[in-house]
Amino acid sequence: MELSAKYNPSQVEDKWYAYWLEKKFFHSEPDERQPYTIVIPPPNVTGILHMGHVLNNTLNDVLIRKARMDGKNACWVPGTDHASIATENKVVARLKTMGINKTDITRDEFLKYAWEWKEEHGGIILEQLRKLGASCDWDRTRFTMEPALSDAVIATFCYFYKKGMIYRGVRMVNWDPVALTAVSDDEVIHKDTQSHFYHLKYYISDGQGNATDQYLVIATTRPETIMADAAICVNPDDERHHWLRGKKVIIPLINKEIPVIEDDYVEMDFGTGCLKVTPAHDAHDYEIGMRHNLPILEIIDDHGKLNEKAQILVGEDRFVARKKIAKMLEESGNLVKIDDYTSPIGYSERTDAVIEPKLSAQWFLKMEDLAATALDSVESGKIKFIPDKYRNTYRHWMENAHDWCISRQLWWGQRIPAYYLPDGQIVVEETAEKALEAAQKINPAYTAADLRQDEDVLDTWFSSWLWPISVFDPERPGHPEHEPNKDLAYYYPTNDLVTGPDIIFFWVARMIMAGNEFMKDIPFGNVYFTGIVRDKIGRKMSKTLGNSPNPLDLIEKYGADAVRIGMLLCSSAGNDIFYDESQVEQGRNFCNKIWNSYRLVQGWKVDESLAQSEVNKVAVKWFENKLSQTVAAVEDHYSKFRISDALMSIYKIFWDDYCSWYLEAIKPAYGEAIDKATFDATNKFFEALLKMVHPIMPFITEELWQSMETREAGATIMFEKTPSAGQVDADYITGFEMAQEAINGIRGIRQQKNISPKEALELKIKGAFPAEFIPVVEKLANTSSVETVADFGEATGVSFMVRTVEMFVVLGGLVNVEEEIAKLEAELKYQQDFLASVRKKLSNESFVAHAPEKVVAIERKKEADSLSKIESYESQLKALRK
RNA sequence: GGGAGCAUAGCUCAGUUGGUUCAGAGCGUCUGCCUUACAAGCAGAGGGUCGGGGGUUCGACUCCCUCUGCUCCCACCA
Repeated sequence: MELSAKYNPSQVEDKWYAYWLEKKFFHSEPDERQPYTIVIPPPNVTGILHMGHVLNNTLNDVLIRKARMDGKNACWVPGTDHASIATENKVVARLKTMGINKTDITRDEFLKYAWEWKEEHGGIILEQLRKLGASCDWDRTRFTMEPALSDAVIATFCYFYKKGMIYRGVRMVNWDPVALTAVSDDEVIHKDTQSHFYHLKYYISDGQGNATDQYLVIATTRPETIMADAAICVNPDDERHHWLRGKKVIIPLINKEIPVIEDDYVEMDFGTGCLKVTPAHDAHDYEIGMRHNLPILEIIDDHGKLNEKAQILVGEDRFVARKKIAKMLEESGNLVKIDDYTSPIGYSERTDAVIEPKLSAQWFLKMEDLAATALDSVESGKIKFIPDKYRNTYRHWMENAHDWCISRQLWWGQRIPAYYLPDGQIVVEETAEKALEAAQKINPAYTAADLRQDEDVLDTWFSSWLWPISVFDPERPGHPEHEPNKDLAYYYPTNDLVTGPDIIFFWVARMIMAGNEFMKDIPFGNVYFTGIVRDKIGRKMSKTLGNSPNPLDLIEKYGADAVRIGMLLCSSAGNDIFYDESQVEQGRNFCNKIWNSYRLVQGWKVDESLAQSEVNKVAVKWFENKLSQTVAAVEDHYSKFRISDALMSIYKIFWDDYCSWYLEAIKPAYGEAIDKATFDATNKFFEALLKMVHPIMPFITEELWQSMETREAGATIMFEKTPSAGQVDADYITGFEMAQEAINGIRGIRQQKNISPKEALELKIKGAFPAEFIPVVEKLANTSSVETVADFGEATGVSFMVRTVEMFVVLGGLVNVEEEIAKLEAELKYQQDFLASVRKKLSNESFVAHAPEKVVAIERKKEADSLSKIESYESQLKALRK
């Protein structure tokens, strides 16, 4: 078969992926083998593939393919996440383009549109993952909102409710005025934001509600909330403000009288030491309000606009109102000054809207016990984090975990199974029928019509945290009495989780909680945290910056294997990835190198009658050893999740050792044949290399493995065993290295003296050069003769050292004696200095007394080697100066 | 404000309990080659006083202190 000079991935990838699918190679069923399980971090159902996914899923695929070749029953469960806020936003946006407002349609109608959207757009990302080569068990694809998994979520809610761990309460929550829902603390991002510090005069009341001449000054960043002030608060120890005790003050513009109170919360040296207390619109003020029984007046509505209770500026957006009220206060003489001020402001992770602290009734899950157990899972080492540093982050969060606000004011998601009865009681049951039964136990007269289900849905993470359990057996969460089914019993706990550190609390921690609660066991053994993919100048990839390439375009252009390499090359665990297309090019080049190395060997003619040459014998034996050595190194790297190091080891043995050294050493002269023994060994090596590369580059390796010889029907490299490391003869490798150094030395001289590689050179060796490797030198350095001598005699040439062996290339008139002398003198000087430093060390009694014998012996060896080199340089100099 | 981490070649990073001629790798750069597997290639070369300072030690890229510069996480000073 004639092969093109370049590897063409597009012809190869779809073919083999279809083959793998058709043969169900990715599918796993429980059997007697050891399981190796990964659950995919479910991407948003409406998401499209970005570089972060590429990184994550490449790593996952490398691990799963490696495990498969190690003989484990590898199962990678794919799926998607319903992502309630993100998806609902998209559906709302789409409805808008259709001229429909969410508020104008019913919940059921909305959900119909949402499911339509999901059917159209959902799962696109899973299709895209196939292009990357992801070997997911597609038969097991799950969706967090599919009926069985939704049931699991509902059951979980009921379980915790009945355990007394879920409660409903009015709390100050983080309100997203764009998404119109509460979000959890973790979904709020604090960003330093430029704003202003408004200093306002509040006049003291005369007791009849009239302002006196006296006033105090408060400092606030939110003047638009003054109408909701319930008090002015000062620190009880602040003597400056003692005169205010028992006084009342008048809120500007609306002339409302409020008391002055005292609370330790107020910092004396911040602002003016007087704090306006607005219990409805600030979390701390709410706490103060609770302590002092202050009335709560809400003047901002769900959309972030002032309502009629504000009395003024009704209907204005909070930020517009801020500017307008500042002007009004200025006109009324209440504005003292405005300072520039930068302070951390909370933004919604999803919509980037400024979070409005808002009182509302929400559902909460108690975290204390769950967090304590989950902390122990990691502290005890049962779960390992890679890199380890994230344990600190994890511990800190777990020790300070707040109760989890699990309700969301959305429609897309699992609806909270709480039913309100006319008498105000609440029943929580998995179904409406059961709820009715429960209600009738309270009052037999109740009918279904009397039950009003809670309008809210559950936080998406409240379903994601069950993922490692629910993908296998959705009946288990919330039902401890339900025996795990066969899948769950076999695949749980999963082995490794690959994810980003940004969701360590959202997801990782909570999966650990759910695992401990429902399985009494951890959900995974190792968590590998990837970095964030950034562009080459360190910016996060984002749509708005337009610096994120479309992975599918890259795959199209360079091939999936190249894209995978490109991601892995720069990805040590936990470090951010600085992506640059040149890395993908490097991956493509590597594919091409592999391809061409195959093309070379495949074109050779084999002559069975030919005896194996010495060079070939040496090369084969050396590469056997080198391969074993590398296999061991690669295994070690994998065991430590050092994937990019594993890749680099493989890359180097393929490119440098196999292509540049081994193949060059055994390559027959043009038109000549190769002996059978070497040819067979070469194919064996190549196959072993393909297997090593396969987890990283699945497509090209399958293509070449299939091309090497006629395989049985249904064969695949996917299930071939990972090469195992044999004994390594380190001395043999060292001997070959000396040959390499000799060859490099001669090539260097050729380069310097501008001598063509075609011109054979005469080489003399003085010292203990291992004779076995001389044929390699002869072939690769192109020597006409190699002679081991006692001294170099009268010949002129250039010498160099290979360790302690002197090499001498005869060059005749090409030598510039002055130059050589200068070079040798420099080397001699260096060596003398080196010897001096070694001797200084050795004459240090303290060193000889304290350092381990081994270290001292090494120093003595250095001394001896150095002496021998000096001697050699001196004799060469002497010869040259003659 | 609290906590964590990082700083090694032009770039991205290794350097595993302090000790081999240990200062490395890949990429990039420079030089010479279109040598019949591959110019997406081959062969060679240069490049860092391991962020600054101090300390411990026979010995420090490695351990301690400090300074500087960056990054991330957490956080209710209005």
